[in-house]
Amino acid sequence: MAGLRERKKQRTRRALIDAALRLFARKGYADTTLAEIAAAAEVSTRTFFSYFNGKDDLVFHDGEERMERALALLAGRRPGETAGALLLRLVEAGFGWALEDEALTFEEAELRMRLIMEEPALRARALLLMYDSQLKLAAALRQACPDELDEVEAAAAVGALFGAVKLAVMAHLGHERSLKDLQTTGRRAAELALDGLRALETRAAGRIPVEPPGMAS
Amino acid sequence: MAGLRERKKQRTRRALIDAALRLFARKGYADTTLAEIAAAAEVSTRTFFSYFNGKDDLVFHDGEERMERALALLAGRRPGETAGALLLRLVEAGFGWALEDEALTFEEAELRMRLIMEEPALRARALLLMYDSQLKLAAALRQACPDELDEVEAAAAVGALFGAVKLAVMAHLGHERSLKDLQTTGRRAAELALDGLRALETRAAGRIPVEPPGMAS
DNA sequence: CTCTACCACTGCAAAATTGCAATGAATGAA
DNA sequence: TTCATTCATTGCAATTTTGCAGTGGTAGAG
Repeated sequence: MAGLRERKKQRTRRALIDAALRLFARKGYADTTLAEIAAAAEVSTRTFFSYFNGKDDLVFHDGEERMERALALLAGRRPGETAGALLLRLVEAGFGWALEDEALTFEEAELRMRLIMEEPALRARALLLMYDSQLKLAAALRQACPDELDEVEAAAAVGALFGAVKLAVMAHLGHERSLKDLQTTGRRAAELALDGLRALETRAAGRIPVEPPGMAS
Repeated sequence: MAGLRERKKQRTRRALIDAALRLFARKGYADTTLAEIAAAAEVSTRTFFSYFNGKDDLVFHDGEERMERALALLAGRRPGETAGALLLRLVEAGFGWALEDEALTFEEAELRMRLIMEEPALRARALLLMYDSQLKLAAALRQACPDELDEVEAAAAVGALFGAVKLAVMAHLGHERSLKDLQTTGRRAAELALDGLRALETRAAGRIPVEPPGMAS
């Protein structure tokens, strides 16, 4: 069932991605022109846009798979599992997937991070993708827990959880850390969102005399 | 101290904004070309880019003021005020500013909403602006409460709070609601983030028999 | 007033993006 | 095999964006 057309398309798609990532790594994102990428993949620049929405999409070519896995996880809610527990399970699974994938394509993950940090256009694209993802996740969560959540609560829950992880991780990307540290940061942020911001008071009260966990400088 | 140069610049800036918003309202965002906007403001298209970073910036021309007010509020933390209380005060103040401004420029606020909904490019820009704002707010929060929060917690707190409000509000913008309803939605989302996602369980438990608050359909 | 440094404005060129329309290869039915 | 349909590919033109360099007016010192 793998028609010639389909195979050729996939080959061209991969050629575009590979050529682009190689060029990005060597010359940087801004200094790589679409003409170069298209030439390296043996297609016209116009054709490029029937494969990707723009130069930035090349960097996020693997977005769909993760989303599907996440939606599947939410749909597979265990009986009696609360929304909070379900979301926590999603976050943990997400960290697992990150290590998984990035073990296979570690260089690519690192390249992506570097590019996102230095190119505002890529940052904007990443944020838009995350936003769309969160809308879908919120809808899925609502589907999974119709009795426990209304639409506002589902959206707020997803937004709070991912907003916390996103900002905490991004804020620390500027500090050059290992993936392990990043994971710890993300987990702490998720915990904070689950416990609620009001819990900060009590949490801080018991900590003042001792070490601020995870500080570097 | 208002040199002729400066006055002329401000006049041109306003001319660009006014012309653009008028054209956007009449012909839509995508169908309005930069050439038209520049012509209406009596400058070259090249000059436009010394006033704004792009067509999308015209829609968000008033972003700085709000940010400054927010940062000032955080800097003016009251003695003994917890981080949670401070953030809550920020959210409430934000809603107040929204009504304030949007009373003066109500049509503009509505236009902006409409444009953001229909143009992905504007959505991306809005998200990037919010992201940058949140980074600044997190830094300011950390400055305001050095004893209560470390960097990760500050970022996570800001991310959770604004992430919740953002996603809840945006999710409901598709449903054509009044500003009043939107405010209620935002407030509920903020409350949820403050209480924490785990609190959803108890919250839901006490609600199942009665009305789901704020539902429409 | 004059001179000089600065700065807003502009055109030009390259690159990114997108709609339109034509072409030709791949596919499936007869 | 043959024919009609589908669709990937392409060129072209318009638009958005950005760096470079030249022009002319503005501001401040003398």
